[in-house]
Formats: sequence, C-alpha cells, structure tokens
Amino acid sequence: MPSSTDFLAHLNPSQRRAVEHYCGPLLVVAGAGSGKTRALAYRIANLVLTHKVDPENILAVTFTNKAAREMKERIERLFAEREAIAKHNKPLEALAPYEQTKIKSYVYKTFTKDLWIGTFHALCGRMLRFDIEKYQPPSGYPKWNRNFSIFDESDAQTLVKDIIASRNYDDKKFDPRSVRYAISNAKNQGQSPADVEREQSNYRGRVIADVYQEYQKRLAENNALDFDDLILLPVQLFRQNEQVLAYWHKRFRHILVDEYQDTNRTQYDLLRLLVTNGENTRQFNDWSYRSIFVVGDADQSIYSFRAADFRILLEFQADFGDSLPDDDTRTMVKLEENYRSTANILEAANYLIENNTERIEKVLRPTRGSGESIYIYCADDEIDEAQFVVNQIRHLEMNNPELTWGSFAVLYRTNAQSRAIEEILVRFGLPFTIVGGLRFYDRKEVKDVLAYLRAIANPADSVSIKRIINTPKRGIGKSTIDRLEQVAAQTGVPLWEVIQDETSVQTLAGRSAKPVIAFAQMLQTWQNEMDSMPTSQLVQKVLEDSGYVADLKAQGTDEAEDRLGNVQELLNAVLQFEEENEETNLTMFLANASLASDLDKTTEGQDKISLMTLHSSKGLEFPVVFLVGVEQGLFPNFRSLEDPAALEEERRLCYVGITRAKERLFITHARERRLYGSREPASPSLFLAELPPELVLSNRAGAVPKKMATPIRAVKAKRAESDLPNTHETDWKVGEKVIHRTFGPGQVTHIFGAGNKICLAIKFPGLGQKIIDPKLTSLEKVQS
DNA sequence: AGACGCAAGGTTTTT
DNA sequence: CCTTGCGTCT
Repeated sequence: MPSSTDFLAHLNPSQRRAVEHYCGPLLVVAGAGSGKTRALAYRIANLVLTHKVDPENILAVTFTNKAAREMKERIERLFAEREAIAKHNKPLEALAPYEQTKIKSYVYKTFTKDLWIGTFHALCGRMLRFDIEKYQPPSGYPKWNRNFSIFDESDAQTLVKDIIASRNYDDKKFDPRSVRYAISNAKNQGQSPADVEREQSNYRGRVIADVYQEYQKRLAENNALDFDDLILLPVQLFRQNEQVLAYWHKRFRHILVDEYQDTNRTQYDLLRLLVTNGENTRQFNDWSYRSIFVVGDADQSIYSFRAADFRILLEFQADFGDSLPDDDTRTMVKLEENYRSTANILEAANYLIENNTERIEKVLRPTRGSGESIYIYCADDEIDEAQFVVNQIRHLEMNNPELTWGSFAVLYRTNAQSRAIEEILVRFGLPFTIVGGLRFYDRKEVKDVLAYLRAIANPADSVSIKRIINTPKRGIGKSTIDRLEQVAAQTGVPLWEVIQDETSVQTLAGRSAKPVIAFAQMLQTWQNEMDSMPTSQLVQKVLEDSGYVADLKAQGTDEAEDRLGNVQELLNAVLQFEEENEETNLTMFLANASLASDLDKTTEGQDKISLMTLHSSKGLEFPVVFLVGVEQGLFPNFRSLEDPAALEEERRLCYVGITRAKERLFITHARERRLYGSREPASPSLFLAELPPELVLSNRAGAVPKKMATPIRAVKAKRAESDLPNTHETDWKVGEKVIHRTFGPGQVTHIFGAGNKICLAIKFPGLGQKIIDPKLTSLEKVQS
C-alpha cells in the first residue's frame, strides 16, 4: 500500500522543504518556472494528509480566479489519485468512469469543498457576506448589508466624476481619473479621508479628501463597495470588532499566499490581523497549529501602479520570521531550478535582471539544454515588424511538427500595439486570440442586464437603477430622472423608494409618471420572485419583461445581433454557475460576475496564436514567444524613463516576458513607429543592450560589423525569397564550412525542411550546435 | 429625447 | 490614427 506522502518523491530538495513545511512562517522565493504552483498545491495536500489539518482551517490566496480554479483542480486530482490507489489499488484513470465520478465527488465533499481558495477580493467578499452587518461605518453613513453591490472601475469612475461636478471642482485641475486613482491609492494604503488631508495638506489634498469622503458616503448609500473596499472593510471590521477577528483568526490556521510580491499594504494588514489576531507585538511567535506560507518573486513584481509593494515580500522575514541571514534562516526557501525554458533564455533573463538593485539575490538554474539563440529583429516600422512576426510563425509552424498555433505568443507593452499584428494575421487567415482587452462583463449590453439584476438584489443601488430606468427607452427622460433623484437626495429617501411611491411620482414626473410607475412595479415583482426561482429563470424573465431583448431584436442591425449573442452568453454564464456550485443565489452570481476577468477564461486547447500585453502574460508559458516594440519610450515606457524605481519595474516586466518562452524567443523593435497618427523615429530599448551579446543573433547594425547586417533588408525589398542567396535546400550540403557573423566559423551538420523553407544546424567550435535560418542570418560560405 | 458632429486625449490594469 | 465624450441641433 503506497503511503500518503508518495507524491513528495517527485520533488527536488527545495520544493520538498517548502511542501513539507508545517507550522510557522515560510517565505518561498520562487523564480519563474520553478514549480511554485505545484508546491502550493502539494503543500495543501500535505497539510491535510500528513498533518491531519481540517480543510476548513486552510485559506489560500491566489492572484486570479483562473489560478484559484486551477489550484482547486490540482488538489482535487491529487486527492482523487490517492483515493483511487487506497480503495482500488489502481491509478484513477484505470477505473471505470462511474468509479472515477464517485471518487471525485467523495473528494469534493470531504476535502476540497471546505478549502477557501480564491483571490483576496473573492475571499474577502465571502467573509463580508457573513459579517458586513457587524461593521460600523463612520458616522453619517448608512450601514451596509449582505446584498451589497460590487462597483467596477467604470462605476467608480462615474461616481467620482459626478461628485467633482456636483461640488463644482474644476475638472481640468481634478481629472476624475486621477482623483479616482488617488482615492484607490489611499484605500490600498489603508488611509481614511482624514489621513489623506493630513498627509497632503494643500488644496489638492483637501479636495481629494473631500471627494473621497463623499464618494465613500455615496457607496454606502448605494449599499455598494468598490474593489478596494472588499479588502479595506474587513481590515477595519477586524480592528473594531474583536469577536469577529477572533473567529476568522481561529478558523484560518494555515494561510497560503501566491504572488506575494504583488500584495499591497491593506492586503498585508489583513493577513497580519488574521495571523496574529491583532497582537501588537512586532515579533509574533505563537505558531502552534498555525502557519503563514507565502510564495513570490520580487523580480516579477509588475503591479506597483496598483499599489502593490514588493518590499512587503522583502520584509517578510523581519515581519514574521527569524530575520537571520539567507544561509542560516529557516524561514526562507529558494526555488531556483527552472523547468520551463532553455538555458540560453534563462541566462538572458538572469543577465538582464542583474541590472536591478532592489531584489533578493537569486538565479534561475537551467535544467534543460542551451537551445536556440535569442533573435533580435530590427524592423523598419510596426508593419514590417508585424510581417516579420507572422512570417516567422508561419515558417516555424510549417517546419516543426511539434508546434501548433497555440504554441505562439506575441507580447507587447500596450494594447494599442496589437493592431498591426492583428491585421497581418487576418490577412494570412491565421487563427489568433487577443487575451485581455475589453472584458466580457464590461460590454454595454452585459452591464445593462447586470444592472437589472443588481437593482433586484440590492434596491439601494441607485446607480444601477438609473442605468436601466430608461433602457430600453420607456419615455423617462433626463429631467424626470434628475427631479426624482433630487427629491431622493433632499429627503434622504433612497431613489428606489421614491419611485415606489405613486403619489410622489405623479406630482414629480408629470407626463413620465406612467412609465416610472410601471417600471417600479416591474422591479418590485422581480424582487418578490427573486428567492422563489433559480437565478437563470429570473434572468430569462427579466430579459423578457423588461423588453430588453425585444428591443434588440427590433433593431435588427448586425450590432444588435452581436449584443443579443452576448446577452445569451450571459444567460449561459448563469446556467454554468448554477451547475458548478451547489447552493447559488442571485447575489452570489453577481459577486462572481463582478470579480470575473477576461484573463479567467481558459485559452488552452483552442490552438490559436495568443496576443496579449506583458502584464497579462504573467504565469503563462509558450514554446515560442515574440516580444515586440522593444523600443526606448515604449518599453521601457516614456513615463518610466526619469524614475529609477519605475525603470526597474519595466525591467522586471521584460524579465517576465523573456521567462514566458520555453524554446525560442524573438525580440523586435522598429526604427520608426506610428504614434497617434504621426510617424515617430524609434530607437532600440536599453534592455536590448542588457542581454548577453553571445546569446543573441540579430539583423541589426551595431550588434555586428555593419556591412554584413543586410540580408533581412532583401526580404523587405519584396524580393522573392528564392532570389535570396543560399536560402534554398539545394544551396547547401552537410559538411560545408561557413562563417557566421556572430559565431564565426562553423560546419553544417544537418539541413531541416525543404525547398526554400529550411533551417541549418551548424556546429561552431567552442559554442556547440546552433540552428540557423539562412534567410534571417548572413552566412558566408568558405571554399575548402 | 435623441441623433449627430466635433474636440480632446490616448501605459500597464489580476480585482 | 482612433476612440470616447460632450454639446448642439432638430
């Protein structure tokens, strides 16, 4: 009979140390591709299996919903495998489907159901559904209740804009975006409006504090929270209510946090409160049956603009640990073995990140062969760049049977850069998908339907009511809405109650009274029905009763057709949510929808070329990666050029990009780029100069003697490929001697491909074998 | 109340 | 260049 800890055998010593950690603090410094997700999943399994920890006592924080889902699946699989062996002495997949299902449902009921795994926001939202009514808001604010709405960024933005307008602040001086940003920042540092005013005691500080305070009051009046509140409110609640804190402290004895470098102050405060039960002592040391286990990589901290602070990671040992130096400490483990990328790619990444000052010393150790060189392509402009990328993809896909479209990723600094690439991909008819961009839940029609649902679940949500009161058109105009709202504000009665009162509506709305009353009645009917039918059924009813779908159908345009499709997709999302979760209700679905992101949908198995920003690529990996637009001012972005800390963050972003590649990495930059319409000259990014030259091939002048750096220009000149010298299969013979402009003399050992789509394997004395495409690199034949 | 036209502004964005 | 938002016109 295999022991319950058999799975530990596959781990390297560092991973094993991490996974076997039981009580006390542990910082796992995990480089890219070092198996950290695995370590997290295994440790959770090990806590339950070896240390008999009740799953209820485990809290695991991930950075995306997708990561949470994958973690759950991984743990479920681990348990199921073990269960299969224990019960039937066979691996899981050797069992009949019926037995497999039985085991999986047993595993779910006894282990994974009670684990709390999710993002900070999802987990805090869940805690608040229990305890938000115990929170005492500042005086003058109404209390929140468990049906609270979650306002997304655009809701928040609109609210700030309204407030700035209503208080007659100059919106030139106080751009709603930057004010919203300042408020968000304050919340993420745990600062109240008063704190903001104290810290910034000039006019601007006073205005921001004033808007912040009013903003918070309006959120309370709408029984709504923004993303930041989801974390901040539990922190404040824990500080004001010992019993509530004690409950959660006792419950979550083992806390695990992934991507710890991206934690902000408020999230840190939350963790600290949960771990220490609010003890003030700097050195908390009652670690019986308790642990805090964080995993992160300061070199991959790329969200400081969202108030993430990787110094929290750097300070972990001072906060929770023994503060001993690296070699002696028992509270830090480094995972440095990389299982993802070739040695060349890793060396380039290591070499680049060495240029940063603020970091924990760490190198990625390769476990694989050296692989291909990194190729840097200097393009004429963004169109040439896109052509190069697409040509390379077609060429590689054709000549490497193991590569499919899904093996390729194109990564860029800004979303706008996807355009040029898209156009060329469309022209060649290649399948691709753009990850990120406009979220499904941000589409107008989806937001409309969600606003209906929010208004039903949370009548206090006036923002949602205003959104839908005249959508579709019911003849309720702006002036009517303004009047109703004014009365609501002046009498302190929520908008929802004002429109419920027929006599008030009659006097206020005049001609529009009828439709307002009809709307209010419709809303009330839905509210009464909400608990007596499944959410999916309610949604269907709302879509019909409201006339929303009928209105879209009546429009009959292509756009309306698209929107109908999205509305249908939303209904599918409700159905799927009901299937995946045992007990669901409207509020739970809405919370889920508010916290969902475009990055959560799985792209695996789609077999499409992925286009995304560098930020979105974190945590992913691809056999072939193209890093495009690597130019000074674009990447690093011009806003970072003056600020050393910001520049280091850009460098980490570059590091993230490089380490996404498993087999091959291409980096491109253009001499000239269209920017807001005009053509701007562009120069290569300083990061290019920070890559080890001996690992890089390039068509650029400067990297090599000038006169030889020409062959790619020939492609540019629209010459047929067959016209290029020495690019056809028949031009080459195994054993031929050549001179490469970077590697020097070498000998051809293999010819791959056929016709003019070929690659040569060339052995360079002292450098080993490299695979070279004669179309991309100048090779001089040596007569022997 | 709604459509249309012009002006302004445009890093990244897990939640 | 392209999107978004606001203001004016009907």
